[in-house]
Amino acid sequence: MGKRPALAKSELEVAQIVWKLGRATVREVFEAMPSERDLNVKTVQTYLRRLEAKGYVQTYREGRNNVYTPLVRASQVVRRLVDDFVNRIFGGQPFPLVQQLLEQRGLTDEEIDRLQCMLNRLKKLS
Amino acid sequence: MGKRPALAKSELEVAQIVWKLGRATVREVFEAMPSERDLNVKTVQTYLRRLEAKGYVQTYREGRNNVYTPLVRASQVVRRLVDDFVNRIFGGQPFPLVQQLLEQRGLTDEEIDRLQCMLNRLKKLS
DNA sequence: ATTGACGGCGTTCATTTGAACGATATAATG
DNA sequence: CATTATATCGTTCAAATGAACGCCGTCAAT
Repeated sequence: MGKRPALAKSELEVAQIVWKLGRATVREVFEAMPSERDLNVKTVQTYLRRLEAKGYVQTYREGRNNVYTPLVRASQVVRRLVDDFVNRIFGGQPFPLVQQLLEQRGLTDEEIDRLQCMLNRLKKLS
Repeated sequence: MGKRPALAKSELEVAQIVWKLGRATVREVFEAMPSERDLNVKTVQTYLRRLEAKGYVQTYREGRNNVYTPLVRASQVVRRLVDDFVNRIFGGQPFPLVQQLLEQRGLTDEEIDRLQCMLNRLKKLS
């Protein structure tokens, strides 16, 4: 395991829809794509095939259709992506990224509260 | 402005060194690269040329050498990258990413304190 | 002046990615 | 059954990316 080739951007986009739907045909994925992202259904098909080739999804026949289902959990892939991002952009240090996210992007008051709880808990642990 | 083509991974790697050194020749960049990343100096040169073509660095002659200097601030590029990442992976929501970073990666106690300060300040602002 | 080292420029080349077509198979409809 | 629609598979194709060569010029040491 682990040795799956990385996902290209468009592939990830499509994979995210498969994760969301749980199981889907090409057409279903196609229809679930954001409308501003205006791809041909054949293109979506191509990306699904590539996802399968890379081992991220599985396909089985249902009548004349292919149905795709995830082979890897989203959280797992996302974790890898975050890891890689932090390593590449922030030299492996999560702190500066967190800092930037807090400053730059808006968090609701509720989210701020939840983060404070998390931080308190983290501090107690150490 | 603004419409610079995106940086490829290897290009970013090289750009980071230019930012760190402030100004550097091909060889200097080459020598400043992490040793485990074992690239040919000619390759580094290629990436620097591409960085120039994309408008991220500038070059001027110094004797027989080219000296490269940044044309864009690192913080600016990093901001864009973070933005794009949050959009693509987390649907534009910074919170889940922050959450993941707090859980998964180690923060020192001091960093936790600083984050708590930031959060307090943010809450007061709203 | 000759040689050799290094530097730059133009090029090359394979792979990956983004995007889609056309032919064939198959299912649904009249 | 004939027609039409749709799905799949194999292919294609251009641009981007990762990685490096080779030629040619110049500067420094012999």
